[in-house]
Amino acid sequence: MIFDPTTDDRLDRAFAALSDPVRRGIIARLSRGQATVNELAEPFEITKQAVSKHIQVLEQAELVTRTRDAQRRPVHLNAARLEAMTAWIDRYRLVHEQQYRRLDAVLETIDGADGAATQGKEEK
Amino acid sequence: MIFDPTTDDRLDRAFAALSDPVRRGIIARLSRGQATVNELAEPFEITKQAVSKHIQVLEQAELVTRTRDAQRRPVHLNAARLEAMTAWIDRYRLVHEQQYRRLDAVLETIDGADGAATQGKEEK
DNA sequence: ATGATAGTCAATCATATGGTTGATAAAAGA
DNA sequence: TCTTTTATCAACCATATGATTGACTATCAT
Repeated sequence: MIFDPTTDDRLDRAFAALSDPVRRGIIARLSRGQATVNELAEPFEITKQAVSKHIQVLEQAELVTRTRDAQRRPVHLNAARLEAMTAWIDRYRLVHEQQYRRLDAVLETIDGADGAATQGKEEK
Repeated sequence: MIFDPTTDDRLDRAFAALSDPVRRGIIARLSRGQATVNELAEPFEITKQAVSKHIQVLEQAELVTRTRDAQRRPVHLNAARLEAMTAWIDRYRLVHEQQYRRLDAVLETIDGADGAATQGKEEK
């Protein structure tokens, strides 16, 4: 064990939060500006209570924050957490891409050798 | 209802897949090149069967693919799906950012007004 | 004070998820 | 053939998740 940011509870929650279409819909809506629970619930066919729960999930994932406005509880997007997610993904996308370049380079070096090179399994 | 890519079953699975630290560990490992189930299971304290299930989850999310090599079933990263995830996130990050710029522009137009403008909430 | 508006809390339910153990399949090695 | 290696299948269990209904709290409007 003892990994890198791979073992990060906050990422667990962030990714889990975005695995639901309702919550992604909420995030999409909030990207255009804050909204109340009622406003967020309107496009969906589920109860307001269910949407309220979804918002709590997003809040625990720190993807959104809430303020007060009389009886309203406007919800705001926290873009910093979205950024943390892409940072994680891009990190490994980049490693993978570089790994490919490295393989390409190797194949290019061999070059003149037998054509069987393309099927090769590269060692770690 | 009837949203954009927000209602995409493949995204559901992709985000759900990355919500588990074991599966993120597997992705991290695969970014450095293909690996067998045993190799992938080695760093974790859970059974090989459990890891096998995790790989199936990643496979259904299309984040990895599998080939054959005798009794081995090497697992490979599918970076295209990672890219689809960042594409979704970045789309709304961008909208949100532009929304901010728009707000900034408005505040700048008002300008001469009270200096309270700077109190707006800055991210990260 | 009364009532409407906005939202949460609590109990409940069905299904999904992550893990286990034990049995089995498939290919390689002897 | 018999054994080892690699991996999956099957049954099972505990907990988490998404949704519902009904009751409740808090704030605003008259």
